[in-house]
Amino acid sequence: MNIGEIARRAGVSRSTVSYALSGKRPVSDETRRKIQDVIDELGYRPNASARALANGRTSTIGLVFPPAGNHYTGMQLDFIGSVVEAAAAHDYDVLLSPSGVDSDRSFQRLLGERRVDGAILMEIRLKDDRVDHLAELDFPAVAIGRTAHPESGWWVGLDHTALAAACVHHLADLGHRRVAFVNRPEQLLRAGYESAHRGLEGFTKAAAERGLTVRTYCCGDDAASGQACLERILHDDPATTGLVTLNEAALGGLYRGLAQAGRHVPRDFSVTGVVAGRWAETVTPQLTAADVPAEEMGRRAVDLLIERLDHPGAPPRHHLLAPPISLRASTGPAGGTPSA
Amino acid sequence: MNIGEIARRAGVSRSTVSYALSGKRPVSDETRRKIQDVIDELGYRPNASARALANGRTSTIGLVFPPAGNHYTGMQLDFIGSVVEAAAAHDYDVLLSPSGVDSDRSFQRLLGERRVDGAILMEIRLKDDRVDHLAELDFPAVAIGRTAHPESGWWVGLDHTALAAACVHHLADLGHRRVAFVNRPEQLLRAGYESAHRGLEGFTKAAAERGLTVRTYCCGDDAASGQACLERILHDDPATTGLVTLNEAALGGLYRGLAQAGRHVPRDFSVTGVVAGRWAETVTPQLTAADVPAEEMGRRAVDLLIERLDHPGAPPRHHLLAPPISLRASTGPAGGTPSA
DNA sequence: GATGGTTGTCGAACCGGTTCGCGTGAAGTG
DNA sequence: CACTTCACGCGAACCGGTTCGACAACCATC
Repeated sequence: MNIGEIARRAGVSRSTVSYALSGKRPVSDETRRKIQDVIDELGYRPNASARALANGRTSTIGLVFPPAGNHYTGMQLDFIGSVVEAAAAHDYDVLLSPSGVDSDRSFQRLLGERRVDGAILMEIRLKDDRVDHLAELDFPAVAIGRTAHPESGWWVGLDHTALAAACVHHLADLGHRRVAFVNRPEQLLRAGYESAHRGLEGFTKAAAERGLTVRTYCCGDDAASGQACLERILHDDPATTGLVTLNEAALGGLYRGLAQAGRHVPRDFSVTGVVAGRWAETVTPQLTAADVPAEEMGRRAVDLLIERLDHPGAPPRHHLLAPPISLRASTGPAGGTPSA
Repeated sequence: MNIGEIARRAGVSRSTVSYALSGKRPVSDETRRKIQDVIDELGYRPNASARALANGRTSTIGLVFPPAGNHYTGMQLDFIGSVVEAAAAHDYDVLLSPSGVDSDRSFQRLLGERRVDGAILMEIRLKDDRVDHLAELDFPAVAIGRTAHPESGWWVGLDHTALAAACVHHLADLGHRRVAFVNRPEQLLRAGYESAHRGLEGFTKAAAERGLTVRTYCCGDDAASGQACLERILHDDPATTGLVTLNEAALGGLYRGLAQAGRHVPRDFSVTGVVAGRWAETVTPQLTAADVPAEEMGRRAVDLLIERLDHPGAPPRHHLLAPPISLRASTGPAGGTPSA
C-alpha cells in the first residue's frame, strides 16, 4: 500500500507514479490510466509523513489555543470553528496547541519539530512574547488580535478602543451619566491582554469626553463572577444606570445580578458591550452590542496565513475590524422608572 | 539543524545521537554530555515528520469535529478543550477534522494518509457509518457517544435515556402533568443522532409510566428557534407547565419565550433538561439539570484511546455516565400562581 | 540526413529520522 | 590466560514519498 507497490502493479517506476499524481511532468494517458486503476483498486493514499518529509511542507497549520483549564468563551469556539473550516477549504489541517501551563513546550513541539507550516495565535497580549518570537524567526504566523506595535505584523484585529468608545457614546446619547465597565479577569488585564487594555482605554477616554462618572471592574469569566461583580457595582454606586462589558462569559451573571437587585433591563438599567453576535442573542432581553465577527475573523486569519505561506517575503498585511453596534433590546433612555 | 549536523559537531555518528536521545541503547555519560551540549547550543529538535515516517507513529490524534457551518454548542467547546488538554498530558497533539460537507474526504485525509494514530469521534448516530467503518478497519478510535450496538466498541457515553427519564420523574414528582420535550433539530433526529433518539425515548417512556400528557418538539440550535418553539408549545397546549430539553443552544430562547408569554420560572413553569453544567448556570433562574460532564468525558475518551494505542488488541472498554440532576432554581411545584 | 526540441520513462539521490548487525576494547570469570 | 560478557559506537538499510539528470523514441526543420 505504498507507492512502490502501486508502481510494481502498474508496471512502472515509482517516479512515474509520483508524476502521474502530481502532474509535474507529462505522463502518457495510457500509463496514467493504468496507474489510476491500480490506485482505485487498492484505495491507495500517499503517506502524509513521507510527503511532508520529502517536500518540507506539512499542509497543517497550528492554532495556538488559549490557556486551557480556564473557562472558554463562546467567541473562542466561533474562532476555532471558522478557522478549521477555512483551513479545510485550502486543504490544510488544523493542529490545536494548548498554550496553557507550559506554553514553551507546546510551542517547541509546533515549530521546533516542524509539525506545522504556519500558525494562528489567539488571545494576544499588548506585549506578546509569542508574537515577538515568531516575528524574529520569520515564522509564518497570523495573530487574531494585535500587540502594542502592530505595524510590522500579520494580524486580524478588532478595534476594541473604538468599540468600547461606541458603547459609551451609545449610553451617553441615551442620557446615562453613571456607567460601569466590566472587563475580563484581573489576571488577564495584568497579563496585558489587548482586548482588556484597549477596551478599557476606549471606555475611559470616551467617558471622559462625555463627562460621565465611571467605575471600572475586572470580572471572572463565569456567571457567578458576573453576578458578584454586579452586586459590587450597585454597592459602590447605587445610582449607576448602565454598564459596558467585554466579558461574554459573565454576561448571564450580570443579568442575574440585575434581576436580583430588582433592576429591570432596559427600563432601569442599560447593558451593552462587545460580544459575539450569536451569544448576544441568547440573553433576555437580547444584548445591544458591538457584535464580534468571530467567523469572519477566523476566516480572514486563515486567508492571510495562506497568502503568507504561498508568497514568502510578502509585505505584512492586516485587517482591523470595527463592526457597528447592533441595536437590540438591552439599552434604553436613562431615568426610566427608578426602582426601590 | 538535523541529526547529522548534531552528530558531526559532537564528533559521533547519527545513530549514536539517536540512541542518546531515545535511551534505547546505552551511551557513555561523556558522549551523552557532548551531544547534549551541542543540542542545547543549537536548540535542536528532531523533525516530527521524519520521526513519524521512521517509526510509524505520528503522536497525533484526530478529533472528528461536528458538522461545521451549523451552530456549535457550548458542550462541544468543552469537549474540545478537555480532549486537547488530556492529549497534551500524554504528549499527543490533536488534529481537528471537520466532518462537515465532505466527510469522506477529511476522513481519508486522517486515516488514508496516516496523519493520526487514532481518532475521537463526536456527535455519534445510532447507526453511524464512521464508527462501523473504523471498527471494520480495526482503526483505534473512541466515540463520545454510542451507537445502537455499543457492546463491541470503545466509547464514553451519556445515558441519555436515563437522564431524560430522571428529568421527567423530577417534574412528575413536583406535580406536573402536562409536559413538553424540546429536542435537537429535526434534521439531526432524522439523521439518527443518539442523544436526540435516546433522550426522546427516555422521555416518552418515563412520561407514559407516570401517566403524563406530553408533546415533543424538535428545535433549531439557536435562541430564535428556542423562542419560536416555546410559542408553539404554549399555543398547542396552554396548560403545559414544564419542559425537558436536550437543546443547550436553544435554552436562552426558551427562557425568553416564557418571559414574553408572562410565565414566571419556576412559579408558573418549570424547565429542566440535560445541559453542560457551566451553561446551565448562565441562565436566570439557573437551570435544574442533569449536568453533562463534558470535561470528564473528553478526558476519559483520550485515556481510553491512549490505552488502546498502547495495547493493540486489548478488549473494548467503555464508560457510561449518568450524572445526577443538579437542583438549581428553574423547577418548582406545579400549580404555583397561574398567571394571565 | 544530420540537428534540435518534445514527450515519456527510469534510476538514483535525497528528506531526517530509527534500528539492526557488527566490531572493538575493557571488565569479569574459571 | 583464554573465554565469555557487556558497554559503547559505527555504518548501512529502511520508512515512503519527491525530484533531478539522463536517455530513448518520436516528430519537425533546414
